[in-house]
Amino acid sequence: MNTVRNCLKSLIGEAIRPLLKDSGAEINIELDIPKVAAHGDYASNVAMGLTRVLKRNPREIAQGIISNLRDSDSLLEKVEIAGPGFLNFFLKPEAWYGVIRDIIANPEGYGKQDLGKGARIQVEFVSANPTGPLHIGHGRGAAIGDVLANILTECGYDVQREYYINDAGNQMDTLGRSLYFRYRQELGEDVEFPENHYRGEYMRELARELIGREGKRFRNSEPAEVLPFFTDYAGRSILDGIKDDLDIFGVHFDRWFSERELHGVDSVRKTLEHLRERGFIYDSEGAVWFRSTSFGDEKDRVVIRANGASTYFAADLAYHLNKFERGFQATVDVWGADHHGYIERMRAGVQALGRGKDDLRVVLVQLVNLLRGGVPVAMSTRGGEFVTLREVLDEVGRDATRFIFLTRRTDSPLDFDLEVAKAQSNDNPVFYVQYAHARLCSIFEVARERGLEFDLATAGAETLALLRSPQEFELIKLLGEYPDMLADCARSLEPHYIPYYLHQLVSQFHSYYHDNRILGDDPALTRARLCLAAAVRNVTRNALRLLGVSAPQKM
RNA sequence: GCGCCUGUAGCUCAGUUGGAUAGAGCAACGGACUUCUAAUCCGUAGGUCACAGGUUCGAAUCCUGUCAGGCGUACCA
Repeated sequence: MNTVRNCLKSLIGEAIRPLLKDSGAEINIELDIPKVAAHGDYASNVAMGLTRVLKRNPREIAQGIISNLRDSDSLLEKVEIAGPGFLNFFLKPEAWYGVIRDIIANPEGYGKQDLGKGARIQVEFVSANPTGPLHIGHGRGAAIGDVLANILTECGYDVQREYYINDAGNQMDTLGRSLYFRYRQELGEDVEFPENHYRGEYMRELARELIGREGKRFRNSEPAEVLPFFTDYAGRSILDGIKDDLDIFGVHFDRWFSERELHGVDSVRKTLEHLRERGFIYDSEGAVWFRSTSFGDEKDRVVIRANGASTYFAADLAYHLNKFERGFQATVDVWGADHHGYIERMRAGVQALGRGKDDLRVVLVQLVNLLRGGVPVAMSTRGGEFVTLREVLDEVGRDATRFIFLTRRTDSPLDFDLEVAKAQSNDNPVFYVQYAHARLCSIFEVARERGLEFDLATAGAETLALLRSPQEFELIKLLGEYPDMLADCARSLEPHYIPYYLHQLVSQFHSYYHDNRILGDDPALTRARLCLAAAVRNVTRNALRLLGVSAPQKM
């Protein structure tokens, strides 16, 4: 995207090329926005980075870069060399007005860019086993996966969202038995509930629901005959509940991929055969092994156990092969941090299947500590004592919940205090941002009432040139950074820059609003400021949309 | 034992591949509504970036070690 930053970058790049000559070094140009205005609009340390390559002192190199600058678009006011060799760029005011024009010309499209060049990628997330309702940790993964998909789409990738349902294997049998025993208990029988089964209250509810629907007809059946039904029934009901919860949370998948689908077409066996042909499979101690050590894993992994059953990992190999066969160039897997031990073997698997190392990118989401008033809330799925995502949503609300999840780095553990999330509500960051949006809407509402509305696209250079206070430039520059910020999110697969950016943008706007009248006595100035206000509103709205957080017109 | 993540203001957290004087929000204290939304704004205070070494022009950031917390180390899922 043609941001001011990118224009300046290529300008500098052109200036450096002659200096490099035969060295052939590829230089990454970094541009900082300095904290102090005296250091210019942008600052770069390239000259210092080049000292080792060029074996000259940094200030000399900086001077060389300056004299090579061909500022054909006339962006630059002046360039200074400072300190040990920083280049400080001071831009002409006119250089910035294009930002406002871009936003006004294409409000929803501002921020969209072609970083991904249309590459088909998949974001797989949540993928919680259908053995119980989603809890808050799943919620964090859901928010992150969903927003990453939004960001990647915005940055030019062709993204598909997928939920992998682990609906095969013995945990499902355990689930079916759990329901079966609850069913008999709910019918008044005195049967003992087995160890290590799903004893949550939701299983009792499910049993009562089943009785309401099917009556007592399974009571005297042979367990072996009816268990498949119970398993299926429980799995489906719970999955339906998960879908409902995600729907309320604003998370929607393009595809729900069932593990059974893999087994149905014998994919696991075929995948293992494929790997065996490539020499990555061997037999030992009665089991079948995958040679993951060939790719740096610490030990080889069993794919088929001595008892003949395939492991979860074997299914995952087949699943990832399936993803690539469907044409995805890469997959982003969002996992809970408790699965981190799994990354190496999965990476090994992907490479053994003939794919590049980076065709699988794993985003590890650290666990959530749920607190209530500073006191940890115990969480255990099998024990059944936990707060569900649904309950959190009912109590805290979707916007605040999402915003809190998204305001932390993914690999940083998160304390989620229900009381804080609620009680804070008035100075909760999410409301701070939403309030700014509502306030902006209100300005335009009043402008309409006073007949001050006009077609923003008609605002010419002489109008925008009225925006020249330091506060106004600060805002415009920040608006100009929006696409670069999004690109950073996409590259690092970290959504949290967006909430921080939003807070900063909106904070500057609130301050500006306080000090200046948008709708003032001077019609020309009013028009100019309405352009700025519109730009701020659009960017705020776009960013909130990516976060899946609402942008209210009124508060 | 080994591996991964984390340790930054009283609390919750940012700090994008090493950059100039370490940031924000809560909480605390003091101010600002006759105006387009005060769910806002302005100011004050708050730091041994866990600790100790090292690398260099320059380290919260990179390397080594120590300490503390979390997670993982299955022919479980």
